[in-house]
Amino acid sequence: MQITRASDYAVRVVIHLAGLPVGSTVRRSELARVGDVPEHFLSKVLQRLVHSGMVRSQRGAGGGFSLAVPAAKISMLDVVQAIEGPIRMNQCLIEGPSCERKAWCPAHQVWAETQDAVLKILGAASMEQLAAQATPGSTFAYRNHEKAITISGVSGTGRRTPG
Amino acid sequence: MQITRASDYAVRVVIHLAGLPVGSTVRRSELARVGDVPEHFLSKVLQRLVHSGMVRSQRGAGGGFSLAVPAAKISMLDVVQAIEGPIRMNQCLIEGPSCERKAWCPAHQVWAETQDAVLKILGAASMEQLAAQATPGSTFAYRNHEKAITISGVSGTGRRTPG
DNA sequence: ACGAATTAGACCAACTAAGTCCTATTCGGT
DNA sequence: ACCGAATAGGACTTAGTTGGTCTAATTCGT
Repeated sequence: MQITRASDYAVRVVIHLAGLPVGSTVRRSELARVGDVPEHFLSKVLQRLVHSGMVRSQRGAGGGFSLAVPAAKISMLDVVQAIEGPIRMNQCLIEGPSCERKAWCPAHQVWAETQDAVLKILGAASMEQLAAQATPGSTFAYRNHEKAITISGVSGTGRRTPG
Repeated sequence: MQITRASDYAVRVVIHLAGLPVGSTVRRSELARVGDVPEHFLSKVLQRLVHSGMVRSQRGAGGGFSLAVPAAKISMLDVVQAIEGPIRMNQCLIEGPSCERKAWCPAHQVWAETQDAVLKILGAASMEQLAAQATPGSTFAYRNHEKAITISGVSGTGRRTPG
């Protein structure tokens, strides 16, 4: 009953991209740094985002990743589902004749209600909106700067901060 | 991002107990049948419910399980958390200084909002209320009866229906 | 006191999540 | 056109969780 690490990372990264001028390309190492994500692990996360079509990748020297879709068109739900597939609160909520109890089981509708709430909230949070919340008051930009100064020699080989 | 099988089973079983006259004791095999749960697996589920204090167990011949608390006092959230521990939508939502981003990360508050919604919906669904929804119109009672008749010789050794 | 009924809990296999490392591709400079 | 550095892509590894089974301990009725 928890979002995977990959989903969390994906959201961070996409928000960062959404806060940049449209068309900006950012390389993996940079995304890993600002998102506080293990760099190699980020490969897998970005791959899925590319496959989903919301992110575009550019290989070679000077390459990197950029949004393939306007930030306003991407919701947190889109990002999570790009990583994890469709969100199902319980096994009985998959489409089709999955659970013969669903017609009468009183718990079924509570599961459904819970799932709907999650979908609604996540679906309403657009990347554009989130990026706007992040940038104004010395947030992403400031943090990046701070990091670039304070962590110069440490190089993040150790265990990352969870969350 | 899905409730575990054990939680689903636990909810089914507690609803069943909640629909019976107070103090009724039901043995594991019976609970497994009406809940459509693998019987041996149900042991572990019931154990946790007993440890949490909401269910009481009685060993030996004529023993079984009964509610230790009024059904109205037990919510679906209580049951789920008895099985899985506290619900955390994301790692950054655990109490204390878990994630240094939480102060400024725009996604954090969306995760929090989502989790609150889940807690609220699950917390509002009481076992008494759910049991009442189940019993009136030939639901649990009917199903049980139906099963007792139609499945007499089959004995549920095969794979159970998911959900 | 004995034995059947029943729960308690250790045990195991399979799957998934998380992370690491190596390989293939691409671009820019020469 | 070619070389080498930079970059994404994806196979591989490890650790932990989930779902399930089996045996041991306990209790009650006779």
